[in-house]
Amino acid sequence: MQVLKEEVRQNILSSAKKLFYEKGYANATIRDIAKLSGITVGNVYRYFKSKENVLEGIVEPVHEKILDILSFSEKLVEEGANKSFTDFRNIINEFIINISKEYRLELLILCTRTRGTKYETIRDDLVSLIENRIHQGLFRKSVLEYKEAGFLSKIAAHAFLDSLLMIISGIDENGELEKMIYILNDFYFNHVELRFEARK
Amino acid sequence: MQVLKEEVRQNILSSAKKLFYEKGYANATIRDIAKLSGITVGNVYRYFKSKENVLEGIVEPVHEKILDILSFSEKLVEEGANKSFTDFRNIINEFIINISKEYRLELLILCTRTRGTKYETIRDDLVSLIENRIHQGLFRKSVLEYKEAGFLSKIAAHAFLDSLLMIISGIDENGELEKMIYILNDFYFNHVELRFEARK
Amino acid sequence: MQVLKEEVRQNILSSAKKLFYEKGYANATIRDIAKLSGITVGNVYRYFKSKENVLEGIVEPVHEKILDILSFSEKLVEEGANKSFTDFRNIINEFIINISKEYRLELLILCTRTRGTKYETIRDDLVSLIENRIHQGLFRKSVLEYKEAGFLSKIAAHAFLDSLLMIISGIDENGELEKMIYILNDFYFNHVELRFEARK
Amino acid sequence: MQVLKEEVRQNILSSAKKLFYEKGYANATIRDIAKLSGITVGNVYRYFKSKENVLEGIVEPVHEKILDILSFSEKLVEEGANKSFTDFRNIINEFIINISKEYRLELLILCTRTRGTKYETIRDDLVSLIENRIHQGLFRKSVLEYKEAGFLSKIAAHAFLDSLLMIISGIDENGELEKMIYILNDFYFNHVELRFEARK
DNA sequence: CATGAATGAGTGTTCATTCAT
DNA sequence: CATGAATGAACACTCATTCAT
Repeated sequence: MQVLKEEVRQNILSSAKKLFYEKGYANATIRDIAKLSGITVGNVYRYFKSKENVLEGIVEPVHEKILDILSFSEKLVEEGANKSFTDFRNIINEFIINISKEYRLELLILCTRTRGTKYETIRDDLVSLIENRIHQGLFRKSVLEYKEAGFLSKIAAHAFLDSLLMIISGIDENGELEKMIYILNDFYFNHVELRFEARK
Repeated sequence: MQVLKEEVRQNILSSAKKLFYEKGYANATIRDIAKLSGITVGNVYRYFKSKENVLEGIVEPVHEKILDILSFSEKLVEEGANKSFTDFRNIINEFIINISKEYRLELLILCTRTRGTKYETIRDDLVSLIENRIHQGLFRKSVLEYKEAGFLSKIAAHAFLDSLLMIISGIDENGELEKMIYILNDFYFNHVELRFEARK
Repeated sequence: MQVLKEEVRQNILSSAKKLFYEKGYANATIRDIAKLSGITVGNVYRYFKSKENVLEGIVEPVHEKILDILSFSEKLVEEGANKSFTDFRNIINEFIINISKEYRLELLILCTRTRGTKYETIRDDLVSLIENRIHQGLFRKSVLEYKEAGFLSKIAAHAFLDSLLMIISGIDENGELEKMIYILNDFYFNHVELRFEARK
Repeated sequence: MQVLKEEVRQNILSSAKKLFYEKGYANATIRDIAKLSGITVGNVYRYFKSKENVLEGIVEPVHEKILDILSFSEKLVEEGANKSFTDFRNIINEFIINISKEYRLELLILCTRTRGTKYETIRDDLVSLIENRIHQGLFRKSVLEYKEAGFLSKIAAHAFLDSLLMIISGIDENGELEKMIYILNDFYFNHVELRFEARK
């Protein structure tokens, strides 16, 4: 009943994905993972050199995609490409939709279940990206003072990202997912200036 | 060097507050807390009978305030008090502002760092409260279909609560805090119907 | 040097049996047991999920036999089976002889070394059983007053059980054991009325 | 609210006596003792240099009495004083009655609650004393073989001592106590030879 | 390749004992 | 004399990791 190497590897990753998502990285044990995979503890270590390495096997692909977004976005900024906020919205929505089609659970684990690992900063990096664009494209035009606009940018970026992750978590049908993401965009970003009119 | 009792107790609470906030309840050890407090492990147990009891010492006061909000809100609903969404906004904002004047870190720990403890449901209870009011008072009037409105209510409630917590986390001057909370309210709840106009 | 699983398990049980017997359950530590077994603390927990579970591994079989005696005896009483005291003596002696052939130390640990565990009542249950039979079958016929007869029943039952346990502890040859148990019975229960004659 | 030294000392001893008797030496903590005495932990150590020293304060007087019995008895044997078994019974009964009048709880603690301390052998010493006299004065005359007689002597001595302790534990009125001890003597030692008649 | 027994450092917790006040 | 805060070694138990087979 020999199993092919790659099959076992995928088996481990699949079990770990389930457990990391349900219990979080810290609370899922190697024993849990081995048991769910139907193999022994020692054998897990033939495929992955540590527990953190199992996590890497799960989130690294989506992690790289996110790093791509981040550096692509930074490049645009450096080039002074004066994309509008709407363009940015479209780009990031498309990215998120594409990523979550391929790596739903992986993205959620990376962004919400990796406290205590080297990945725990990536969520903040994403927040920063969104924050900058919101600040420049959205709140500067509003009646908000500079300081308040900056802070609200950070908060809204954080909230928007969390909301996106909740949607990805709650919906796995692609059409529905896409629709809900656009509703979310409308909720967060339409008529922003108008909302603060009364403050004048 | 002997130190007065209350001083040590506050010292432990202060260290634990810092560590629970930074690492979460589960990942902060009694040894960490003792070390940061400059005392020994055994001595922590002279002041608190268990690790969970240290947590209680930190969050219990704010926990009770939150339970008050929840039962007060439930009572209003039972009485059929037809308060408008704006009224609800005002009530909850006032509560939050008052609570966070006294307990900043405590509230943040209670709502975001207590996974695995008896407090882990409190955040969801608060989200539920907000979610119901948003759903009834806000999204039903919009062009959103019932299903989407319900889901968005949950997401927005979650995001709004997190945003509040971020503000409390980032601002400790009371005037600033209050101002920012009202800006946040404008951002989340003004002209909601208008945002979805284009979907008609 | 790797050892076979069952060998280690038996090794742990054997070490624990020795230590529980010598020091009592509470005073024997898992570290003691591990050390005497030539393994590490953690490895003990591969075989037993708790210290109490090690105790169970030792005494559970004999515990069940004793529960059998107790319920069998209760059934006889309920059925009103008017067995004579001699019949009872024979039944209980046979039970004890059979049990101690298989489980010597286990019985001794169960009855004398389990203070603070869930087994701590079993000895008193056995004493009660013997006490009732002694009282009804033996001392009521004597010249003793009711109160003294009752108290002596309790004392004699306690002493008889301890004496049995001492015999089991001191003899491991089956023929010898059986012979000694019958001598013990003669010592405790023959001519009981006669012993109190002078009190008339 | 200063208390005289000796008063405090007696207070501690009294509390410890209660607790050692109820929970056993190992399970009673210095904190328990201090609390029940209405003083602080540190102050206990002004009167007794260790927990074991508190125990000594309680049981040492009765311990010495018992050592007296033991050496007195040994002297009689060395002198070849051919006291009869009945004489021995009388002597030991008198001793026990006198001791338990003065030191009821102390005797019980010494003989039944000192596992793990330096006193844990004293009970066996007493058993040995009784055992020798029983063997020489009682069972040698019986139809029992030498080996069985010797073993039964040990068992009966053990049982007799335990029974005595149970009586002391259960009765605190002196007349009642004395009466019950004599009943116990009758039960254990009257017509011993007759009990084994049937074995001929 | 795979096994699973074994390790050892770490967890929360208790308690006899010490010592600055 | 008395206090009670502080210590530190010990406890039962867990788990990522290693390694002989």
